[in-house]
Amino acid sequence: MTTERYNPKEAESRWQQAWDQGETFKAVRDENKPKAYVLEMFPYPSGRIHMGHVRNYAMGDVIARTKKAQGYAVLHPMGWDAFGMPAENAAMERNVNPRDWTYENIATMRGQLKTMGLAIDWSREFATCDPAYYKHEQAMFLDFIKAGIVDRRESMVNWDPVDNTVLANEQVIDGKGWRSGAVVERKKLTQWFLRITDFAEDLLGALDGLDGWPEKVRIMQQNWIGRSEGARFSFDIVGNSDDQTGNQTSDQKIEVYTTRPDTIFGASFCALSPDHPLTAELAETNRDLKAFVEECRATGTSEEAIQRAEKRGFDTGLKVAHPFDPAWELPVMVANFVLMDYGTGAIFACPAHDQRDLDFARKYDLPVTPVVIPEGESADSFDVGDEAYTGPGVMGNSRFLDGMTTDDARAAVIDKFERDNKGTREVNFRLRDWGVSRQRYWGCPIPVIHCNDCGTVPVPKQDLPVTLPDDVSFDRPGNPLDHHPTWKHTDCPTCGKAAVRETDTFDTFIDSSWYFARFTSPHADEPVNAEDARYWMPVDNYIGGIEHAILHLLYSRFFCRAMEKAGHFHLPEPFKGMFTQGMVNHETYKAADGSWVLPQDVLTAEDGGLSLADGSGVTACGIEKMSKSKKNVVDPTEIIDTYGADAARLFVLSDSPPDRDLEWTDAGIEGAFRYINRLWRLVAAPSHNLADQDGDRPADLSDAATTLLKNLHKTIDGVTGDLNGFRFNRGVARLRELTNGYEAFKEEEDSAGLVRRETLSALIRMIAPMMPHLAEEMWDALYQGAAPSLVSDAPWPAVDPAFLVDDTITMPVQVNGKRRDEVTIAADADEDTIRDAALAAPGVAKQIDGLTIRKTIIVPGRIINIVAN
RNA sequence: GCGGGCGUGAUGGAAUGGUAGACAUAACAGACUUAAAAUCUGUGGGCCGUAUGGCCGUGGGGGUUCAAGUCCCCCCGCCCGCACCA
Repeated sequence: MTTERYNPKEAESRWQQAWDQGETFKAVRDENKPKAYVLEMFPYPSGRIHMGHVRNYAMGDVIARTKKAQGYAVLHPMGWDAFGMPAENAAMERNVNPRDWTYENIATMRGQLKTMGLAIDWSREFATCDPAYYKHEQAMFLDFIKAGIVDRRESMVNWDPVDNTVLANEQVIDGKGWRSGAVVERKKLTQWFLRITDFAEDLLGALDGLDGWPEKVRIMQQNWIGRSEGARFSFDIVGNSDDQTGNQTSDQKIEVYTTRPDTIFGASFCALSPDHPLTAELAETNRDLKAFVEECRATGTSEEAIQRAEKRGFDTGLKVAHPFDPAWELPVMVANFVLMDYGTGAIFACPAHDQRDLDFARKYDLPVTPVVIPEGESADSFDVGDEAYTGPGVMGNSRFLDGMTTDDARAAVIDKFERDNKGTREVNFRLRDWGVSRQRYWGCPIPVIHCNDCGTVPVPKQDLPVTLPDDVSFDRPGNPLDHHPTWKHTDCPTCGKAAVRETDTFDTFIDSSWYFARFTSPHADEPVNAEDARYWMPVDNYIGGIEHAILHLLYSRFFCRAMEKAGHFHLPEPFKGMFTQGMVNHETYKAADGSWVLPQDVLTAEDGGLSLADGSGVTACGIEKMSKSKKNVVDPTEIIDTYGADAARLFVLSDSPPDRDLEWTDAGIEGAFRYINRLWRLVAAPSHNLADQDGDRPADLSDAATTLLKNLHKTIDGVTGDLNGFRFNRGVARLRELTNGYEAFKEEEDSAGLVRRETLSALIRMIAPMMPHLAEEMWDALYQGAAPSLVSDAPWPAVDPAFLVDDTITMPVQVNGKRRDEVTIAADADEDTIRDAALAAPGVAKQIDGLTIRKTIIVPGRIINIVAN
């Protein structure tokens, strides 16, 4: 034994080696054990790990280690989400090869993660940019084509005319490309799509069964899928054959979708999307309309831009007839707020009951007729002013609907449409098909070949993978695959003639939509080995940031369904349990000139004033998410170097509830480090040699020993629940309470050593998921080097129920709801005894003197309340 | 606009409708020390009181209940997501 201060640096690397050599965390299928698949969202290899990673992986590690101790076969793997734009940006900025850059980053970050001492089966590691991985992704895509899950079609995209690439919505800032600054255009492009909307109903319905997910995430997905019930029907175009107006069109009618068929008699006009085919047709002969459409497209597609855009329209001059009254003509407008890719791209507007329609109608002086009359109003006098009425009511001004409720009217209109063969009931989803083409180099090549004669031909499976060329240059804009001298030129697999490869690559969200399944059989010759998947899937605890609540999780859910449909494996849902962790924040400061200042450079004067070393003033700017630009990042490597991995892990686990944001503080990490040393002293102190304190507990324990053992077993009971329930901060608090109790135990009688030994042994096993290195070191010290196993292989401590119950309990006594005293009484005392004791308590007696007792409430084991007046 | 969450000491945070503030951080006082660090002990919501104790107190207002931080209604503030989806 030693009284030296704990040396995390030396101890941590020693135990990490021991785990490595013993293959302690190798995941092994064992049909005799329950399984636990613990997964944190795998990282993008950006270069270095950050505190968010530390928090994420520390949480997963606690779960993985706890489950292992509790007898589960545990799968806890790690890999790399390695395709993506930053590698190309690095290539452009620093003239490095994206592949080299990526694998160098992976090497660095793997090294950093290993210093955290995570219980990971590293033999399963892979990167999504490994051809051995994306080979299977390509094969699956071919299976998806066969299964009818893939489409190739035109769609509107955000196009950056300088970088010659499609931009995602989030890459469009104020209508400009985030990189080039060029005004983004809306452009039609032929793209590959995965038909996720085919699964919309199921993806929505199955959310109900995901009770291991945060409610928030389920609601977000529900809103994202956005199911709506309504009607699709047509307006006939009036005077279509009359070419005096110059409005002759090839279509005879305009098809619209609405969720409010009940408001059909409040119709004021129809509106087409600027991208509607009919709009395009009319624009050919109408220069003003053409100019209007172009203006709309220039507005950009970012949500913000669209929202700020004022409602604007263009009267086409075309008229349509009301479906229930051929004599009633309505104007056809083109309106910038009508979306082409929702419903039919055309609407009928009822301004009285839709705010957008109302804004538009007021601007262009179109009629506003209320047809839904709220309670207490009359059809003649009800006026909507500038605020549309969207609530329920009774129909008015609506001919055969008059007097019906909105719900009845809705059904009546659809029924009539269906009887008259004019329209149908229809369910629509806000969810769009998933466009997966990206005009980028650093992604998985889409395995198809374009042949002039045969069209689009899949690459034969035996020719997979289609790998990326290494010799690429980024000195001109656009996709390097497209201007590579040889790569895209190949022969058609069908006819043998010269053909070209698809030069688009997959959206990187595809890579992350099935990696969790690949982890179950990372070396298999097929995407996923069915037996392994059956055993390990679904992921029991999936942990990551809320920012992936929609896309990644929805795509992964879709992929499982698509893989099943394509004949891969049966798995309804990929993630049984889901946990979203909070961010890591840190204080920020600005200098007098407005530039950000490193927090460690800020000096605090005695009067609380802030300054830099040169005396210039500094302003505190609040607690913000760690980011390089705000200069408030804390490097995990430095922290681990100084305090050790265990202290870093303990701090990120103990300082805040895991789903809330964590504020990084120097005081906090120092406090964690102090606790680690305090724990170490429990075994390092020479006063108690516990190595040979083995054997049965004596029957007659002292009061102090009983108190300690009660503390211990209640702690085991509580901590077990806390860790499984992601209440890490509460679990740590309990362990500190137990530590306090242990230190307060001063007895020296014979049995004290046994009690100490029992307590410490359990305490060490309970801290092990959070502070694994320290736990191994303490375990080793407790057994003086002769431990029967690593603590990482030791079983979770068992609760002795005998110590969970108390013989006597202390209950507070309230008088009229206010605590006045407490009574200590036998746990099994009957109500009369409890009542008598409560009334006799001095603090109570004083209060009820002279009052009449009206009622006594006794909650067994909890509280006594005496109602008196 | 729609949806969700949060609001508790100086600070992070505890609290199946049942003793509000566990556990920690900062601070203060004391012990040890030549001194400091480390460590240990104590104080630690506000007000009144030497004290036993009393009153008030979980963003504000109302309600349900023997009992409300917790449940219900209204309001205020902050945070997050979605956002012209007809």
